[in-house]
Amino acid sequence: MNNWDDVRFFLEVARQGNLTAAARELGVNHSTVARRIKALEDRQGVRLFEQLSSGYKLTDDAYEVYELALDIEALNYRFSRKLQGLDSRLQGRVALTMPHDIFEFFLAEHLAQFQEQHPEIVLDLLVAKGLKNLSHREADIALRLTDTPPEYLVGKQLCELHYGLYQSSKFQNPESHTPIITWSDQAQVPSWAVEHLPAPSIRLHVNDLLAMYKAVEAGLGIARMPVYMHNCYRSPKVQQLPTKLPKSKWGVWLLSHADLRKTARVQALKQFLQSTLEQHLALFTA
Amino acid sequence: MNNWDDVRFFLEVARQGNLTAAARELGVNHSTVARRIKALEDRQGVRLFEQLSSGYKLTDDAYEVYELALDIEALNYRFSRKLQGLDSRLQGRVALTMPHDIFEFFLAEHLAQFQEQHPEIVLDLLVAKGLKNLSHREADIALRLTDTPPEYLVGKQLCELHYGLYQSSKFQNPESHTPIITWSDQAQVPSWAVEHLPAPSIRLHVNDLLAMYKAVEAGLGIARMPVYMHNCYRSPKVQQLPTKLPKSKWGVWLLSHADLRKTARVQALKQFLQSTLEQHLALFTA
DNA sequence: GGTGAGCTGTGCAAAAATGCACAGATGAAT
DNA sequence: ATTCATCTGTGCATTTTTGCACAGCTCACC
Repeated sequence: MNNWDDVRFFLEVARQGNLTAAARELGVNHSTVARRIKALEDRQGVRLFEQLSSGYKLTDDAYEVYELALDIEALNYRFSRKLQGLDSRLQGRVALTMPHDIFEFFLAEHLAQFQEQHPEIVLDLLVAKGLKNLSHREADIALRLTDTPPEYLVGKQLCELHYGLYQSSKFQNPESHTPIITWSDQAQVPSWAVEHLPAPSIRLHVNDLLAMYKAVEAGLGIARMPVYMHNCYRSPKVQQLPTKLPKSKWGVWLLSHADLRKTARVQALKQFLQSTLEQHLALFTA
Repeated sequence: MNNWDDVRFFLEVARQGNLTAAARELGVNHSTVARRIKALEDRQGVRLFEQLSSGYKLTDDAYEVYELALDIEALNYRFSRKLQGLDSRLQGRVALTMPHDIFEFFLAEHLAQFQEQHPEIVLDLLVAKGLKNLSHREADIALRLTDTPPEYLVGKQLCELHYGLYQSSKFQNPESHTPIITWSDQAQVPSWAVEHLPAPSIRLHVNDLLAMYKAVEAGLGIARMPVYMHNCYRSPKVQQLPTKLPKSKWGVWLLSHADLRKTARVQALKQFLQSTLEQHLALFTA
């Protein structure tokens, strides 16, 4: 095998299905990709792609080669992370991902302090809903609200998440139905509504906590939200119902990759996040 | 991760322990190796090697990175083989390994015929005692005398190996002890000698079948050898004793890698070897 | 202490890989 | 049918990588 980097090119073309997109992903010119693929095919005396009008398509035979290339990719990411794990300096780049409401209404102001403490660490923030792919190094540290952290990540629960029911201060006691707001993936009326509200009826689905809060504020209905949202935002137009909800299994989790546990800058940020949350525990559990 | 080929350089330096040897293995100039390692270290901001007077030594921390690199290497070899497996042309290079006596006294003359049939296939013969590392592609096909073929290789037993006891035609019936010749790893007098010879005593250890045969021919003692050796060589100075030895579990095995089963030139050679041995079965079992 | 073998670092020239710009090709939309 | 957008192939200039030759260094051996 002459050049292991060819696997990277092969993989990307196989994945993208055409040279141009692969070249974009690889950060090189498309002609480079074409030439490397051609060289690989020539050297091994094999045709790997069929050139359809739509682009490069894997030969049937080459499919299992592609699967192998995926494994190689995973190991190479691992390699890169392990190298990073050897870095003991408090400088460089750390990629961080978290739900945007946590950042915008709670962490943003505190992260400034971290920047002061470690001026040489460059943060790379990725606010996102889903869990970014930590094994592809889209993120080094993730702050997540979840009840089931993925196994391949090391992490710990920083605190529990308490929930409450919220409504607009101007909310009128309903006559027939109580309008409620739920998450997009909830088709049924959730149990918290059935148990605590008279004749609940879903009026609005949202896929974002801030959107839910704003909807409550605007009087669109009653919603179950983690208490931290209101504790951070404190809109006078929103009030919590006295209802006590049962404890949730969800919590705030701090996740990162095992390979990065030795990296100084990653450790520093993890510790900072942990202590910041501990100092403001009341926001999440009050 | 910028360049997966850097792993290859890192691995070789880690394995060899110095730049020059690594460069030799990689087939490049030593300064290239030095520069690539330096670039990798700089890019990742990590020190991977300590420069002792004796050469480049892995940092303690970097040791598990090295182990990971070994895994990556294995997968890359696999990748290369899989590519080769897609090659359906009866041309190119096939690396072949076998014990040298089999080649020199039996197969050499027949392989000429294969060359005529497939003039575009270049054979790359590696006569060797041990099993060459088929997963590193030192060989694509191995012909081996064994009783336990390694599991990760596909293969089949082409024929059984029958054994006989041989002595020099001029051999004198011993007075007190019968001198015998054994393999180097046999410290004890082997059972075949105890059971069939009066007062056997080891006089010579050898690690090679032809050497054993020549020793017998020269009258150095009695030896147990596969019958094919004498059947091929037919030295008038060597004769087989009438003693019948029990059947051996050993046989002639034809081994190759599963990934290469579709490769036309590998298949062609395997079939040729199989049919050649079948035609001359008597040499091995008579 | 001298000598030689083996290893590493560096400047410069040669070679190889890459980017760029443009041409041709294909298919979708008007 | 025409236009437009998208993708791939190619010649040439540029950049990057590599090899080579030489110098300096360490260690072992005499």
